[in-house]
Amino acid sequence: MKKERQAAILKIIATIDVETQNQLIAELTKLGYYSTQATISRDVKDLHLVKELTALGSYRYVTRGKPDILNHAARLRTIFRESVTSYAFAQNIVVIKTLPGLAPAACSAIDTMGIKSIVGTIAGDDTGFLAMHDMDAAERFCSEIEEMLR
Amino acid sequence: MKKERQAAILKIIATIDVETQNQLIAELTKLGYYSTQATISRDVKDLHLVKELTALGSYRYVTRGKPDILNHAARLRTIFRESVTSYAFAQNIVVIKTLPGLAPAACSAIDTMGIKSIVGTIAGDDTGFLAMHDMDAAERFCSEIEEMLR
DNA sequence: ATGTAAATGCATAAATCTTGTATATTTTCA
DNA sequence: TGAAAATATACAAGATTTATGCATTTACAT
Repeated sequence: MKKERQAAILKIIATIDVETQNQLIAELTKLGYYSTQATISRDVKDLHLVKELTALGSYRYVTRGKPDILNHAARLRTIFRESVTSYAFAQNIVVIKTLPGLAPAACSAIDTMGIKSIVGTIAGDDTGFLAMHDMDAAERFCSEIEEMLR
Repeated sequence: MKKERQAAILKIIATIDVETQNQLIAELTKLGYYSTQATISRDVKDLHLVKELTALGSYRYVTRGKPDILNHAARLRTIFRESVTSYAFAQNIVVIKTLPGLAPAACSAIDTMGIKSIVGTIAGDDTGFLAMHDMDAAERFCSEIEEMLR
């Protein structure tokens, strides 16, 4: 049920501008999916939808970036989560371990996230080094990683 | 019977994401193994499988404590899906386009799949070339890609 | 063939996930 | 800023998924 409904939500917001969660409920009802605002709120979270202000001053829910399937950022996040197996930091260096051959992917994903406190990344086969501005930044970024992998 | 079935289970979860024991029963049935949820539950215990939340919000069974290489395949598949944006072939070469910087990841994933008809792969930033044995293989692999991305 | 232990199915208990209701929190906009 | 609208969350109920006790079957050594 959940999977199906969430797929329907993606289709709906790809087709029409949806301003509120209640409107989404209405559209879902037309398709035979009955649910409540609480559920929609959770779906919005699961799907990483964002409510954006249009040029016309109204609002609409969109998948971050493109009106398409999983957007770029979310994809990177997925790739990052799937490739990283562990991480740690020492001084201002964060070290990530990945599945074989995927450190470049993980580092590339990180690069694209545009995180200011990262000075640079370098990837071997299954290990990546992230040079952070300082130890504080390293620690904070490790927390972020923990968050992302959760 | 048990040994064989459990081996099949390992192969299945290494290949595709399995969300529930019932789905596992369905997959086993396709392979000619008939059993019930109770049996699967015991197999899951025997094999020390764990049900984990994936990056995409769904669930899947993975091996834990066992040779991890087995469940890498499913993760690679996910990574492949998320990174590839388009693909095509000409003669015996398959060309895949990916998100920026992720061609190495995609090619690495492909390499690890151990597909016989692939002679080799090379990755730029967002483009990968796969040298296939012949055009037939190229065409067939493109079909497989289509399948994977679906 | 027969006894014994492992394997399995059925029924159901236990655990986990999903959802709705009520309510708190945040956001919008006059 | 404050009221109304919109969204998020705590909690409990409901639904789904998984685990297990018990009876039966199967495999196998004798």
